[in-house]
Formats: sequence, structure tokens, C-alpha cells
Amino acid sequence: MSDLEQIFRALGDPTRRAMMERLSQGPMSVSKLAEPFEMSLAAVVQHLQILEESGLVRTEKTGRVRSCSIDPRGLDLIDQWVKQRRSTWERRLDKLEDFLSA
Amino acid sequence: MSDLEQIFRALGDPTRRAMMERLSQGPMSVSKLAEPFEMSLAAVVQHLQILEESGLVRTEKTGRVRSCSIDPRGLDLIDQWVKQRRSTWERRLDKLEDFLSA
DNA sequence: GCAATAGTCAAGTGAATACTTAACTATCTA
DNA sequence: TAGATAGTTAAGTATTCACTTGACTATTGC
Repeated sequence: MSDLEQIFRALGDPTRRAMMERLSQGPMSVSKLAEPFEMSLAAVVQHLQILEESGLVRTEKTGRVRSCSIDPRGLDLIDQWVKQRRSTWERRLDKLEDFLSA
Repeated sequence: MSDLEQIFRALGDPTRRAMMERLSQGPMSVSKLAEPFEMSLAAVVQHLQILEESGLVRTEKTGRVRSCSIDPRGLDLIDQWVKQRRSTWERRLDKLEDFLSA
């Protein structure tokens, strides 16, 4: 599965998007991250794993606490893909415009 | 389901991402769009519906031909979400930097 | 009019997803 | 060192997903 596929799939889930929004405020432990979600800790950890595997989040365990933080390179990949689609689309529009004005 | 959720879910599938890449070259009919994919036309139409419902693609039927094209507003929504996450994240880093240099 | 073309609709299937609970393993603290 | 804390692992389940096939409808060109 490509990076991009893992990333988009990861962000397709509202819980995981909310986790990203929480983590963009700053790093935090798994249980702190889990606080607002009405589901088991195990479920949160499963979501976290998906985010980590996709490259959107980085985690590091120190003692018994795992600290989670955004990995900006994941966001970069999305940005690149969107920009590429848009630039191809706009280049095409420009050509169309040239054609019409000629 | 939120717009953003539909969009990210839609792009989580490689076939649908490939369809977006194809459509960013310019509008085309359903069967033209379907050409490179090794699956039934019905399956392609199902993917197309998901893209349309998410707001990433616009379609219009003229006679027996349905023309499909990118709707750039979908891409805008992704861009906004990514920018927001990144700006929150960077603002936090800036504060940290201020703190460390003080 | 009658094929061929372009797409639509519905029902079915196997695999993936988002959870749950329960039992477990480290690590820290009093 | 005992008990609380922080997280991990595994197994089970209901739902959703990505298809398929087959029957169908609407348009177009000869």
C-alpha cells in the first residue's frame, strides 16, 4: 500500500482526523490523546498505530509513557498531491483559454 | 458524514485517486475514464459516484454520454485542512523556540 | 426501425474496518 | 515491594467496502 493511500485512508476516519487536530497543538501521551474519545484505550491505540504506519504521526516510548506527535512529512505528501492535481488542471484551463482567445 | 470525511475516504482508494489524476488532464466520458481500469464499467461508475458525492468530481449527462470533470473546490477543502494543521503545529514550534531562546 | 453504444440498477460475496472485552506486561510511586 | 498507572496483545463481532454478474433503459447512427 502506497504512502499516499495509507495517509488518505487514515484521515478518512473522523476519530483519527480529530487525533491529528489534537496533536497539532503539541505532543502528548497516549492516554492524554485518548481523553476526549468515548471508546476504549485499546481502540485509540489501534487508531494511533494506523496514523503512525501512514507516517502522519511519530511516537516514542520513554518509560511507560508513549509520547505522540505530528510528523509534518505526512502532511507534505498530501499537499504535494493536491498541488500536482491542481496544477495539471490549471495548465489545461490556461491552454483552453489560449485556444479560445486565438 | 462530513465533506472532509467523504473526501479523504474517497481518495483512500487507489482506483479513485487514479481517476482524479486522469480527470485532472481534462474532462472525459465515463467509458473513456474507465479505459485503463481492469474492472467492470459498473464498478467504475460506483467509484465515480463516491467521487461525485464527496465533491471532488462534477458530472453532467448530455444525451447518453456523462461527462466527468474535477471540481476544484474539493481539492481546496483538503488544502485548507492541511494548512490549518500545519499552521497550528508551526505556531507551537515558534512559541517553543521563543521560550528556548529566552 | 434496429443494432450498437453508453450508462444504470440491484442483489450477492468475500475481505477489510472499527470497534469490544479480557488478560497481560512493563514502569513508577508511596 | 505492593498497588496503581500506562500501555499492549489477542480474539471475536457487526458493519462497510470493492467488487461481480445480469438484467435493464435511453440515445444515436445507419
